[in-house]
Amino acid sequence: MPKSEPPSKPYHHGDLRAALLRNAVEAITELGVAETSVREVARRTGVTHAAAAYHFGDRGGLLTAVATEGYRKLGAALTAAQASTENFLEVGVAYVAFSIDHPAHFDVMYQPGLYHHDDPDLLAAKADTATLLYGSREADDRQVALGVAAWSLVHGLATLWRNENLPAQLGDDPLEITRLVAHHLRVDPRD
Amino acid sequence: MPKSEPPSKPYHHGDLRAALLRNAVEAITELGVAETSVREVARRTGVTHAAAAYHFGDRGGLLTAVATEGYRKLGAALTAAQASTENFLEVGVAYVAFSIDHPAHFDVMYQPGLYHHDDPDLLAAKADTATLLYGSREADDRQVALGVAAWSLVHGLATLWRNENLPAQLGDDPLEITRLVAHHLRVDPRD
DNA sequence: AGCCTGTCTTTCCGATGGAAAGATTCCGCT
DNA sequence: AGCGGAATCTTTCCATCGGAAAGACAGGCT
Repeated sequence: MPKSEPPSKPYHHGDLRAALLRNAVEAITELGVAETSVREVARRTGVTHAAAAYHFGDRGGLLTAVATEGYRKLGAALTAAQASTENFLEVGVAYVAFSIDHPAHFDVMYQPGLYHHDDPDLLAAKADTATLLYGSREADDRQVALGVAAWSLVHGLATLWRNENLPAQLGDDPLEITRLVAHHLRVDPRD
Repeated sequence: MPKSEPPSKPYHHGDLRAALLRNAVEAITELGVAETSVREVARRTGVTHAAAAYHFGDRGGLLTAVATEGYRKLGAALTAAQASTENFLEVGVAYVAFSIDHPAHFDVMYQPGLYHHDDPDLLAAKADTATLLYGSREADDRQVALGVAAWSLVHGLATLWRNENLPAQLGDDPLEITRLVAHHLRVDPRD
């Protein structure tokens, strides 16, 4: 018997879908989203652009897959951070770290105009991550507001950093800047 | 004598550059940046796409103009807000208001991959706005960190709102949400 | 063996961004 | 006046892109 490959090797290529996705992320990292074409991704994978269309439908479908993978990776990173420390702040640092470690995913995720924002898988992954970020639906408004404040802060910081909109005065280590800036977050509003 | 038109009507069209810019913003507002082509903008203006190329060089040049105008409008809005209230928080609200009143500008501004991020005019407008946001270069680190915290918070909030990444629990008025969330910003760190 | 579904290629189309060259209008200079 | 050149816009052309449609091909099922 042929020892069954890990997830069972499908048809011709092996796992074209995964390969295309990987090369898409690679291309976006190198060229940026705007400059990354379906054909370029297909070229890197050694296939025709129609092969990509078969697996993802259209360009939006390909980017939807990237965004979905991004939300999953983000969720995993945040979960890991929460598990490794009891410091609330370090989860925010992990968020910024994600934006730097996975710039392609991050860019695509926050440009819904590029993908199918109503894709079921995408929505599920997004919802999971959202729950991680500002607690479950049971939390009271104040708790949610704090979560949103924290998420907004690190998200804004991450995007502004990527766009070089931050003053050089605070140094060049985004993670340190995050710790510095997050200090201004008040965790216990008493009004 | 023909009463001199406002800023003096130049050559053929009148003021093609301004008209193209206006229609570009309009198109982006309606279709999104990704779906807005140079040709579409030219079409709306009643001109060939090459005419747009003459004034802006390429697509990136057109979007550079949009981003530059965006930074100028943002600067004006923030200045006006600072003048009309002594409440620091309301300036942040004005920032979010800008992102809602001028979605096209806002979108383009924070996607440097789409335009010429080293354009002199762009850089100048961006620097002016930056000065408005976290004070002049003379401020001490703590002051700057607070400015960055505040800007990050409202910027993150604005983008997350636009992408529908905020929990519905806090209502549907982004300005009110801003006030609610900004409460969690500590203005006087004493450590 | 023979069909059938899943996978990928070939081919074609309209639209796009950009380059190049031509036409037209205006403006300064004499 | 009018002439020449610069500014403005159009025409034309090309490579590339996203997408649709139909064909080729492989592996599994009966």
